[in-house]
Amino acid sequence: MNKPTVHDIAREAGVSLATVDRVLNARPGVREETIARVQAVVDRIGYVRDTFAANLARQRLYRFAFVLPEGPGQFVGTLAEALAEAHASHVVDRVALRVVHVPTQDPEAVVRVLSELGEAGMDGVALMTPETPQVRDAVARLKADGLAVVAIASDLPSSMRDYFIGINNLAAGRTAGLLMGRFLRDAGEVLVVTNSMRSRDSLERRLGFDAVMAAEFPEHRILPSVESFDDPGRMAAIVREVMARRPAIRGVYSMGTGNTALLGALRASARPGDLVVIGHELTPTTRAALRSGEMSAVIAQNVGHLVRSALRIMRALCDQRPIFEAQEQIRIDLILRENIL
Amino acid sequence: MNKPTVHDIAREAGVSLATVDRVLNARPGVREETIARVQAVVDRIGYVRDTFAANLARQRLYRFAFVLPEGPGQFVGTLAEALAEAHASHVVDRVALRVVHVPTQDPEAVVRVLSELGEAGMDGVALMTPETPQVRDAVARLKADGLAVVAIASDLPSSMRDYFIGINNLAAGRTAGLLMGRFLRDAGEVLVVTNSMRSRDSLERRLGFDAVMAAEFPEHRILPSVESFDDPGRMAAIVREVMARRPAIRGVYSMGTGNTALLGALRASARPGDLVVIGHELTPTTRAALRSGEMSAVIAQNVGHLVRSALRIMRALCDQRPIFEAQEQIRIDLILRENIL
DNA sequence: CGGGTTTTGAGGTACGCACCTCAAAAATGC
DNA sequence: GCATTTTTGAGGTGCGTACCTCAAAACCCG
Repeated sequence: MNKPTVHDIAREAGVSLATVDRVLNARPGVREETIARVQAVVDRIGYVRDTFAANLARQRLYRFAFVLPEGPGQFVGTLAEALAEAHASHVVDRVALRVVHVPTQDPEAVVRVLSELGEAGMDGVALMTPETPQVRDAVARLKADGLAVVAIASDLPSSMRDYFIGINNLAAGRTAGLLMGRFLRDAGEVLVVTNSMRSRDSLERRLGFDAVMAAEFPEHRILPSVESFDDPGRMAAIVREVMARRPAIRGVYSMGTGNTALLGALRASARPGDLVVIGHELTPTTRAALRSGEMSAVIAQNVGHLVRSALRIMRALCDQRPIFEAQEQIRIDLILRENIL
Repeated sequence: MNKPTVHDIAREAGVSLATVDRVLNARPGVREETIARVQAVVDRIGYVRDTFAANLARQRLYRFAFVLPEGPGQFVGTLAEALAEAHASHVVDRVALRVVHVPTQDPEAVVRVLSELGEAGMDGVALMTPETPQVRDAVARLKADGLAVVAIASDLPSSMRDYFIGINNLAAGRTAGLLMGRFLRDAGEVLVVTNSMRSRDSLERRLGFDAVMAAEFPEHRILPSVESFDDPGRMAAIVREVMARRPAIRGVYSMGTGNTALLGALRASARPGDLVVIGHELTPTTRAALRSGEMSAVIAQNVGHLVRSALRIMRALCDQRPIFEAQEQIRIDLILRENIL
């Protein structure tokens, strides 16, 4: 038996192709009773729309935009690369991509970009921005206009977005805690740094990290989070100062970006040889640091998967198709020197 | 400007649609000169085949078979599940799947199955079997018949298969070594067990493990590999005996399957509370052991990715399309209690 | 130059679906 | 029962490609 087509439905249900079409595409002018009959046949024979043919026929072009933070962040850079690659290699077809960089610290600018996108007739938007009231409203407007809105890497409140694509940051923080605890040899202090505690991912990571450290490795003292506010100079200065003042520091957990500045400062400090440094995201910097032994572990999310998942999910949302959750789960990748790839 | 189509190529190149078609699909009967001209236009206007339309038109049905070891192995079970799931959810369309279980210890039986598949008109075969001379010949015959042949999880010599889908087992062993070294507190002995050293994956893992342990953690003594030969009873007996005889054992590295028996034996032994147990593959058993703390880490490969990758690659091979390597890289997943998912 | 071979053109059909039109049939209101 | 509205049927076209046939044109060789 071959794959059932609309013709099979029509025959089995004793209706015409036109009626089947009306039902399948939710066009008006069909009696409830008939709709039910057709639906029953669809379910019975297991008809599934041939997306190839459907997309071909309806000349569908998906217009998606990615809104990413601007600035020199390496993670965003790898993300943009992955996007370009996925696009160029036709992993996804019939997609018109637009990548917009916004100054995330300026909510008004973000809002401006988002409304522009809404008016530009986009079908979906993937965004990686901190949550602010202004952004919240802009996103609500996009959703009201029927756009698919997904959050990548850092979650937005669930009321705002259709889907979150990224790792569970609480679990990521817990993993960091577990690794830190097992890697540390002697009791001591652990420094925690991030670029900003305002972004949801850092918050959640800290929560998970603290929970595991407190419950299982209470012999270590976890210091309050140090914030760099996206300023490498500030990061370097603070780290250098803290390292000098606190000789008991045995571990460093870097929850956000800014690892280049952090590592530079550590290198300049009289750091103990067995300092355990754990950070996030695989970038040229962290990759090199793993190789050299300056970092012990990196907790990452595969940006390629992130991007492809975002594209698949936006398409599914546009087509009102169900999302195949298992494929979209983004794993918490644990990278040590030996499995960098 | 819209997406260029074959018509655009024909017009620009001053040839007919038929000729464009011949060039694009590598059909014979076109002069070198004309081929070059058409290709030039293709490159210039950036034509890319519309896969929707192409698949629709060529009514392609890919017939793929997965040859997996039979028996109660949990890893194979999760693989089969992932296969069923990928198939059911139309992640891949136009694919007729066939899963065959073979007694891998009987090369003749494997050969029989493989020749059957060759005659059944398959387009591709993915196999997870140990390498034996008989299998080698059978695979060569399949390839001669034009089938795509890929190895999953455990590699075959490159002369035999078109592609290997799985993790780099040498790197996996190194990762295990690194983790083992960092997790162990006091110097002691490390027990290494597997179901069979005849399969290439165990061999490679042992190599990597030893290299890292010797180079970086020489204070520990790595014992020779213990083999269970796929017999849970044997595994349990040996482990119980070794554990009783060698109180200095502080770590266990399980390179293959048979973790259920291993863990059972460890439970029955007077194992030290801080025994570091590292194994492979995420199964119900290892998952539970991670949760309970009986295992410290699991090195895994995402079976979902494995399966989808195998399907994509077999399709690409059948279509003589290039393989998008970056997407097909199977990461070495490091699973601790906190990132099980 | 003729006869043969190779290369090219023109055109068609099919794939499964979306979307359209127009007329026929059925249900509904009065 | 008749007029009106709603529902249905029959049919067509197009999406971009694959694949086929047959004839015409271009090329080659001696």
